[in-house]
Amino acid sequence: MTGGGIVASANGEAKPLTLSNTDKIFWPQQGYTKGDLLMYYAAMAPVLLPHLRGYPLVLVRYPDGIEGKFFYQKQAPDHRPSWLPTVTIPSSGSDGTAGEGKKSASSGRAITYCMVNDEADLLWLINAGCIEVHPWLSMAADPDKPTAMVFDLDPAPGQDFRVVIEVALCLQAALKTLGLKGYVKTSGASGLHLFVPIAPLYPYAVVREAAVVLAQMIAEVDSRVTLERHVEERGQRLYLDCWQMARAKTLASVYSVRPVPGATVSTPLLAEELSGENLLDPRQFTIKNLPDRVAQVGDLFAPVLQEKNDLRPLLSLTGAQG
DNA sequence: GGCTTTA
DNA sequence: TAAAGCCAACGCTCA
DNA sequence: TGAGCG
Repeated sequence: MTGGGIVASANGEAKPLTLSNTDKIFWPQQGYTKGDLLMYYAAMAPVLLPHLRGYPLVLVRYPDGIEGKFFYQKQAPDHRPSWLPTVTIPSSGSDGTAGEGKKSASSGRAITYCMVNDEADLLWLINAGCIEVHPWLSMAADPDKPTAMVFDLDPAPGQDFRVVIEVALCLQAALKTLGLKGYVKTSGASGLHLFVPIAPLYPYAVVREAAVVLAQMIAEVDSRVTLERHVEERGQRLYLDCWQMARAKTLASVYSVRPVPGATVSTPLLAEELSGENLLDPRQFTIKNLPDRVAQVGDLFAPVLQEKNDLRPLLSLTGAQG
């Protein structure tokens, strides 16, 4: 793939897009280029775009590849094309935590976030060196109400991936007793993400606190699991992180590429991949094989777009107000 | 990656 | 003219 | 009050 102008079109609107430096090496060990990254995202656009539409995005940009300097970008750059969709959101509101009477005023300036509706939007971000795409957990239209309850299963360095899988299964079983269904994907790095899709009915703090109660129950019965936020205190335990559920916090999106050797991808898993005999290797899913996998198994995260779990049984269990 | 600011 | 800078920052927990 | 966390 070489550079040059292309014109994508959506709804009859022309979106001129010029790709640059497509031969630049982004993954030195594998020799993968920015062009490979662009081709991956272009191939995945049909399944990826529905998961991104309507969400404010935080970009993690590596313009010189995974071994170069990187930076997070929230504010959409001024030189973006005029056709790129954006949303402007005040950077601080309440996160729904009870403590009224305190600050919670709009302390920060508003931030204009990038969004993506179509392939041209997505590829413009990727061409800018954005390897990871981090959507908010709430939509631009309702930025204080998350659309999923999310658990981030983060193993200690060197911890057996089998433990991560067992904790995910345990969580799923606990959710099932509450009538809830969770969907699991690899983080693309060493852990797993478990998504419980919900309607945007509750503020972040309510969903988070419900998740924490559930997570504490897991940690109580499994000594390999901790909710400890301080790294040293965790020891060799798996960190069950519920803290991404807060306004303006993000997680690598489903099908997002990760800036690690091998160009791994956050990949939804089949039930049998979680429970099967042979141990899953989360590094097996990469920009080179994901399009084929999706052609075979489809978008295993598609239900996340449709299902709205009813949190009320969990909320009543935790004593929260619904 | 691309723009602006500084040396 | 070239190099260097800039591009996040929420809100909580524990000490 | 501030350092650490993701």
